[in-house]
Amino acid sequence: MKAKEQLALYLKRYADISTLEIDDFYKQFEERKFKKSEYILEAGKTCKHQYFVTNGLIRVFYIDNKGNEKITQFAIEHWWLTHWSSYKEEIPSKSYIQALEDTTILQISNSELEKSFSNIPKLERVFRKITENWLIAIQKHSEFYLSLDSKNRYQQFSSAFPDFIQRVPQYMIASYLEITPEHLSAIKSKHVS
Amino acid sequence: MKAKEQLALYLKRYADISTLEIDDFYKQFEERKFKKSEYILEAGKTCKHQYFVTNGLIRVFYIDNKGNEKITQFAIEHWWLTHWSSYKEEIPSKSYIQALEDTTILQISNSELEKSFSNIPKLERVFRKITENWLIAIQKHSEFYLSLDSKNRYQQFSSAFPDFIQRVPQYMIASYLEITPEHLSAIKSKHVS
DNA sequence: CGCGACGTTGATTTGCCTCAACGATTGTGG
DNA sequence: CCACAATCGTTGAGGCAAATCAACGTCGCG
Repeated sequence: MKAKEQLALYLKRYADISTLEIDDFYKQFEERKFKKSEYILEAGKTCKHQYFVTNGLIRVFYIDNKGNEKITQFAIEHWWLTHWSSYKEEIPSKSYIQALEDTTILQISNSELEKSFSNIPKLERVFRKITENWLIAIQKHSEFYLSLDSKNRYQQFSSAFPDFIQRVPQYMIASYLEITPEHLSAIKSKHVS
Repeated sequence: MKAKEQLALYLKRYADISTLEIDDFYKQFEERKFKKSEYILEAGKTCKHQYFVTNGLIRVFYIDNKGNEKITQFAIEHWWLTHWSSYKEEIPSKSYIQALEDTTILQISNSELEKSFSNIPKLERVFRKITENWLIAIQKHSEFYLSLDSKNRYQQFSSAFPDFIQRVPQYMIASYLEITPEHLSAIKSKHVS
């Protein structure tokens, strides 16, 4: 499937948008391709875009004060992604965004996006709803973290996102779940259930 | 200050809205007053509104599987509040929303709010931005939790929100910071710094 | 005044981390 | 195509931060 069709399909979940409007909007995006391990954004730089993943797998992580990588997000095909505080407040990001597989994204800058909102008012509503859903997802995710111990975090995560278990190395899953790789290994060996 | 003026002041931070538009929008809200300890929302019920706090102090919490209250949010005057997943997906909330002081709120339902978006298109943008800022706040908050140990969480929280330290009992602060009340007490006694 | 809500203190326990060593697998250059 | 290094996962010993449990002091309110 072509990138434009993927984007169209995604946006049409939120509102009835004509092919003409999609064409118009799509022109504001830039397609970029990254090889496995390449950085889409490096810490210290400002995140100037929102990204729509058309192909591949991405992680977002920062380096904590002990020097360990902490993964805060993954994203795959048809996921929307940005580093919100860096993007909106135009401040340097403390996080890295990195392709974990060969990856293709569509990116759009804040100013282009705001322009599109003015040109195609319908989009204002679409992105309000996207943002609302994003918020729901993050709030659920926080509750998930707070309420479970490490073993249950792993069990819930692996049944909710079997794709990631397949495609992401175990130590990165561990980092995302706030567990050391050693301890995750121990969790899996006990009670294979 | 009257409730309408407070709301107007809040909304005008996001866009230039006329007094006429504010009047129109304000009619869609309902004012409700709660005594200390009363529930604005109980677990098991669906959260049908977004709330704007004009006076008082509120907490959001749920009961975990060990029977302990876990506080996930506080809100005071001029904060916007809802339980997103319950509100948008119209499913029962697992959380309680409770007034910790005598509290006054303005509430608006999802359908009234969506109607207002159609009547006053400018509001669509205002609420997109409010939602974006909400998202930024939550993402920052998650990073805050992940990167600090209990002592630093307390120190950062108490310097960032001295109001809450004054107005909220210590065991609730502890709950919000994911610390037991006993341990928070120990943190404070050592190294008064 | 008496009771319940709140905070404190100390002893014990525990979930998870740290550190170190060691297989298994992958991939890369000679 | 093999040899070797790097990457990744596993295992175990020891340690630590924070939870649990229990007891007690204090304050404010009905």
